[in-house]
Amino acid sequence: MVTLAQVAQHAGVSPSTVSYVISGKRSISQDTRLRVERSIAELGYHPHAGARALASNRSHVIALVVPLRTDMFVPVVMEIAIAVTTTARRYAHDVLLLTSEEGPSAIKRITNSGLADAMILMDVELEDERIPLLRQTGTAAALIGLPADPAGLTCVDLDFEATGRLAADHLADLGHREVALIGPAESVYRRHTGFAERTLTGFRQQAGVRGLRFLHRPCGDGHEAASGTLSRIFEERPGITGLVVQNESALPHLLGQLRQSGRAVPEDVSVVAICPDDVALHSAPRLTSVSVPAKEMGRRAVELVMALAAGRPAEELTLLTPALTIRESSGPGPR
Amino acid sequence: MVTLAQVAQHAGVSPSTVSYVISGKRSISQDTRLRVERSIAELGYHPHAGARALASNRSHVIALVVPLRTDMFVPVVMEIAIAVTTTARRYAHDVLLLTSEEGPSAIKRITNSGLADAMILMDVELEDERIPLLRQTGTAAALIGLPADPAGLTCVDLDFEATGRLAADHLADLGHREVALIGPAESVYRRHTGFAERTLTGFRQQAGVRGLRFLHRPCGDGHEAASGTLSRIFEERPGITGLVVQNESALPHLLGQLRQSGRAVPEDVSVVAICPDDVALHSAPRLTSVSVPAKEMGRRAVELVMALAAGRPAEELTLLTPALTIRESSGPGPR
DNA sequence: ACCTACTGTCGAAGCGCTTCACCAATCCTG
DNA sequence: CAGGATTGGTGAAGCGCTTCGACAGTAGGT
Repeated sequence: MVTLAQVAQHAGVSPSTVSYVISGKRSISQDTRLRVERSIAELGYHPHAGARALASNRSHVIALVVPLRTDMFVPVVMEIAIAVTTTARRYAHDVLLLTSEEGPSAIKRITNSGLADAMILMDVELEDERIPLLRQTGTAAALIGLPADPAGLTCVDLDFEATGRLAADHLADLGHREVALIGPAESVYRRHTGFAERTLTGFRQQAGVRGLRFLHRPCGDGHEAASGTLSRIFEERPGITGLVVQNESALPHLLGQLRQSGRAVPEDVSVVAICPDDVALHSAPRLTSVSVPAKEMGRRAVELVMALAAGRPAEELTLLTPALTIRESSGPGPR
Repeated sequence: MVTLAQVAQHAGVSPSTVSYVISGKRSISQDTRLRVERSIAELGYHPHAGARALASNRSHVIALVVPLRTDMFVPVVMEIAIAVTTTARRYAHDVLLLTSEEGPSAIKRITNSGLADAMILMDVELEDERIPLLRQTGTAAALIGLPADPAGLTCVDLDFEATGRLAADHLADLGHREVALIGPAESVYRRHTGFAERTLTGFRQQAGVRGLRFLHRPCGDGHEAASGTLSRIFEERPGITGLVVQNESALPHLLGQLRQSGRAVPEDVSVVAICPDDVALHSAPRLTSVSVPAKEMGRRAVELVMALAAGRPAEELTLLTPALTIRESSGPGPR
């Protein structure tokens, strides 16, 4: 293993100089910097992470807590996780993967052991038991998702209320009068995971403003749940011509079921999905959708948390503005 | 921050004693052990990861390299990742998440910096450029997937050849005579990611043995690709009554298309999927499937890598035996 | 009874790095 | 051109832990 001392010797300078070249915390003459850098490359030197963490009290690691429960759409979780690690690398940081299985104690363990400088939490619940701990330990942390009381925390999320409003507006604009919101599984609402409820709130509000008659139904995963939900909706409200779907895994089943039951999209029913773009693009017809900006959320979370870890202040609430892309699944309403 | 020295003082012993209590590397009297353990709990002590890594040369971290390219089914990747982290925790280890973006240099960086004691690589290609590095540095590593030459490496994978044979056998047993294998996107075959080719090999072999006439077609993601592939298959071979599908994301579209084109499953066409169980269960009809044991793979990889890191020898090749579960999508063939 | 062996504990060295205090040389600035 | 800044470099302390060797004290074998 190559050590800093060896690099120093090879470059003919003192260890501290090498350290300063690497960290950039002091000005170093062009000349010696080059010499040191050449030695580093030549010897293939990489600083020992543990030693560095011990001496500097910073590990250059961000902990990412991913949900175990899979009522968040798994590909979105993965996309965020990947965005987090690639962004972290741009800050010369690595990512430690934790699951919510370990619970709140994981937070204590990580902060106390100095394993990570900062944390990013996904799958935040409205009354998340980890939040008091975060507040009290003053850990540099960003939440992806919104708890009930985000004061003093740093949160990133899509503005789901605006998303709901946007979807309602789009259907209203097209002339639809009766619409339905198909959400995630009921368990998600019961666990108060925020995003589902916020979409509903925004949707309900704007539906009111625009005079839309509307229905809201949760929908489980799988084909059966999807087709059951769908037929019950049309049974109850045969006049429905607009559907907003916030449930990625039900989407293909829902579309298949519509096709099979003889309702053409968009001629008979318009569909607006809340999903990642690639899901919208891989459906038939291609879906008008409000995209879930997973990459952006991951990236922002890292940026915020890096600011916090560096002692800089960070925006408390980052609500990403939703964007609706009109594709082939939505068209003019009745008449 | 609580240090080992503080624990020692609190318990009235020397620091080294505390260390030995924690590591169990020397025998400690019942009496002092209890006293120390109580102090640890009382002070909420967690060893400083960096200091420990520096002194002991072991970081208690496993690096997990996940694919960036998403031609592996994302939920499977995620499930493996989660299985890896939960299993790692049982060995008191944490998991560092890397993406294949950084390429082979990541391996050097991690091993040289002592950030991780071992690595688990997913998305291994037949001629993976990281493998020489692994061999040469002697890194404790496990591969999930099979390279062209696994000699001297530690690999875990589903036995895809057996999987192909199993699927062929099942259809043959049911009396089908003409069948098709619908695989992942063509790009996957071109990149030689092993698993697709191995399934094909096993399927072809057993189809030969059982006298099945068969066709093989890759299939892209999305509805269009799926329905296109399907109609071309039936155009070319109208007599086909059995389908093996190794493409999770095409599955719902394929099934929808079959339904729509008036082919009943399993009355007209039998479908055998190679996919995780929950995908099979969430389809309609529930699919006869060979399950991809993601959890098991993650778990095994950790166990193997922990053995290697501890200097114990490890199985070079772990091929998990596939299991076919008969559900509702496969039935008797023609006649 | 003596020597050996083992058990339980301690002290201290040292892992590889960062950073503080210090120094020498150069640079302005009035 | 004196005096204070500024720049570029060094030496050494010390971060919190593990681990080696030492050392009492007790046990076991003969």
